Amino acid sequence: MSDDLRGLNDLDRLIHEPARLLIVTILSTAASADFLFLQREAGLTRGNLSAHLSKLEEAGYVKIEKTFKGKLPLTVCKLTAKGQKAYVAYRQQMQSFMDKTG
Amino acid sequence: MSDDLRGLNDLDRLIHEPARLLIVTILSTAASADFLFLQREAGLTRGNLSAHLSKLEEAGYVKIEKTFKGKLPLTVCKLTAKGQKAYVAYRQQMQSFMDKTG
DNA sequence: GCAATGCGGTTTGTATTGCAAACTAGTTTG
DNA sequence: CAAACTAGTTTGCAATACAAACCGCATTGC
Repeated sequence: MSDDLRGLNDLDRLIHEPARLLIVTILSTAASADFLFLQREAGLTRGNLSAHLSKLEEAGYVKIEKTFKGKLPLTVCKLTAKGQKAYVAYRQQMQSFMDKTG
Repeated sequence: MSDDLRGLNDLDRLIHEPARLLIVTILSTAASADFLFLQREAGLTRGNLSAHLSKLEEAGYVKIEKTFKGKLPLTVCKLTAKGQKAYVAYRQQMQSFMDKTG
């Protein structure tokens, strides 16, 4: 076993974080999702979700649009092309690891 | 897509950390490995490897034996049964995630 | 009319991390 | 005996992740 597994060390930490992996995964299949949908689906507290979304936005992985639903704020999130690409790359690296060490 | 992906939130963070995932993976196939072998194989600095091993030992995932090779210190590491179990569980969760979102 | 409650989030506080750089203890080399 | 090497450990610090407190606005109870 001298396979080159060191690729693990290059994993995108932003996506590697489970909560964010979850968020990005959901967004990757949903085209767009509002804050509360994400919260329920991911099982995160509002505070946590907010912080993680900010981080993903900062990285340019998601785009966040704030509008209103009637009179209440509504936050809608989308994966950007960059985010999609990073997600695909992450999956590919992780699957490659799983395959090599199966 | 309303699959239950929230399992990700229960991932064992100790193993999820890439450096440690690498270490544990190597140990899982090597039966036993000395410090320098691990360092080379995992591509970690000595400081980092030392810190991660301590953490894994604290958790009872690896057993560390300090002996001598001639007159030089030699640190030998093994995965414990507990560590092996945690590793298998981690892989299973991660693979399950990959499969569900393939 | 106005306190209390609820909604949709954001900010703050804190304890934990992961890493690099400095350090230690002993050994060999010049 | 001084300098350099081996095999690690400890330290310092910036960056996390999470919970809890907070915020502005809207509605409800009285």
